Amino acid sequence: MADEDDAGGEGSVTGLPASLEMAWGLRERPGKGPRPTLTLPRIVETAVTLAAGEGMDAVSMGRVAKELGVSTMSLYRYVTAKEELYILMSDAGVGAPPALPPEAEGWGWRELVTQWAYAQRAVLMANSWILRIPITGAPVSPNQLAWMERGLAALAGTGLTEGEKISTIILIGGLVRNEATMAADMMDAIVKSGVSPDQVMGQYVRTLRLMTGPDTHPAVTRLLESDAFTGSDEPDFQFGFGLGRILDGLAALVEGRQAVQDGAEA
Amino acid sequence: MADEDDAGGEGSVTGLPASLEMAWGLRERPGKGPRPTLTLPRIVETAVTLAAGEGMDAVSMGRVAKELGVSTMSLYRYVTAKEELYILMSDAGVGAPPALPPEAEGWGWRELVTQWAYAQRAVLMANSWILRIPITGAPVSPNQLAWMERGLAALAGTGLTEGEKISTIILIGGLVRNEATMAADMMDAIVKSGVSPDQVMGQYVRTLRLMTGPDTHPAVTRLLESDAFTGSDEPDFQFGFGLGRILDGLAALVEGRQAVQDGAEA
DNA sequence: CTAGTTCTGTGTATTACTTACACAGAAGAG
DNA sequence: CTCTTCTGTGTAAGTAATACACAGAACTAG
Repeated sequence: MADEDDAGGEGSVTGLPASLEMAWGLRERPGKGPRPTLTLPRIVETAVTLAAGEGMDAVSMGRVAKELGVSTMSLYRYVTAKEELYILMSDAGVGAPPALPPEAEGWGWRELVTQWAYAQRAVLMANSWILRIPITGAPVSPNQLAWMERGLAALAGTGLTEGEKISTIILIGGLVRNEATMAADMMDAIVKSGVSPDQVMGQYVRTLRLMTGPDTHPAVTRLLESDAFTGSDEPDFQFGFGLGRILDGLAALVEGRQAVQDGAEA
Repeated sequence: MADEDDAGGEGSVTGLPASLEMAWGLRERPGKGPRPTLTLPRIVETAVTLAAGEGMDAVSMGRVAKELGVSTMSLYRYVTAKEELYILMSDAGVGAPPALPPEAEGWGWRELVTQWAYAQRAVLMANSWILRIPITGAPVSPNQLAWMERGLAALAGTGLTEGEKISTIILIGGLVRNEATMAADMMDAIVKSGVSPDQVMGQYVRTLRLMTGPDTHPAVTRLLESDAFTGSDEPDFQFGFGLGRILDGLAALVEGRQAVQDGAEA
């Protein structure tokens, strides 16, 4: 009586949309009808190029189709909805995680996780259009899962439970995305207004000063009086600080358990 | 030569849109023209009710206007763009931070920050439509700033620099939002598919199993073989774990400096 | 009191976007 | 050779944001 949550269409075993099964390399092209003019990768690549060049706002089904020289509706032979295209674009945009450097052989979990976080951040900041695609659900695409694999692998030596590991990955992944999004928002504001980063921050501080005061907002006032908003390396500081705290907290947990275990063994 | 980033319209000193200056209580109603039929609070309240009842997708300018019994365009007399309405809705949705309980008098920073984070989370989960409004820029509305004030105040006793404090607030605020969003996404999936939370998780695990394996995804495989995805208190665990790690990391920093200072004084 | 100013609500129209649907024709299967 | 299946496409429906100009309301200066 359950109404058949058949999101995967006909030949689906995974429950995923056909386009995603395609991305995973499952599902052959049926030899029947006319040769397709397009391929899913070509559509995605076109959409990605458009997003990189003109921003996510430029990515509409009609525009992508025009770029490919086909009609809008033809895209719906490859993708059942625009959101599906978004997922494929995200996956292509993040790409596969880069190979670890040779010296990573001797790294501990902290170095591995740090590298993972910075690598992810670099990708998102180099392709900031990805950040304009809202996250809809749990990761199911190949590259997203490859990054997840890498993150979990980095935590292998920690002795954390699996639940703690995935929580950590989500925690740090969220940090990376949040901070990259803030940086991208700021970049947008700079481009849109045509002024320097310092001027954007200055305007914000000036605005806040007008609305806050020592009586109503003592802590904010202290913040505004400090030099916290001067210096354009602020996004980097914020990210490094956040990651540092998380890793410190993780280290405390890991080392604490290590000590307990060592004590029990002795 | 700077092209007058005059986002605030005529009488603006703050640089904010008129509707936001209204929300701050600046700017009087000009006594000239006909009496307005609407008020900004009434518009926002209507939009919020709509969002709470039917979700953010139901909130369009046309629909809000219909709900109020006016024409679509009349709303543009109060708000210059839909995004402005969104900001006001968010502000109304989060509301003012609740009063601290009396026993908070004796609390340390950790309790204060914990309370702050959980309170914010509760508000977001009770009004999850807020999570569907993308964040566009730095907070400028009254309640958003009140929450920020509270967060910064909670860190007053830590000895952190102002830059570290705001980084911490952003870090934890991001965690709260991320985790609440994931919980809301899951809730949506449950409602949409009509099955139980466990079944949704089960379907996800089953899907991943089909696409991963010990050779390509050893760490993910270990995760899937564990019981990390069973048990529906998982969102709560994840949030608590993340917050715990961050606070532990913060404590290490704070106490480390305390120790250094004590040493210097001795 | 009157004229002028300013502001309100509204109708109309433009532009853009997603997607349902049905049809013509291509390519392989039997 | 016929049938099935699949492709690209045109058309059209439905929704949405918002620019623009107009009619009329309420206040203000004289």
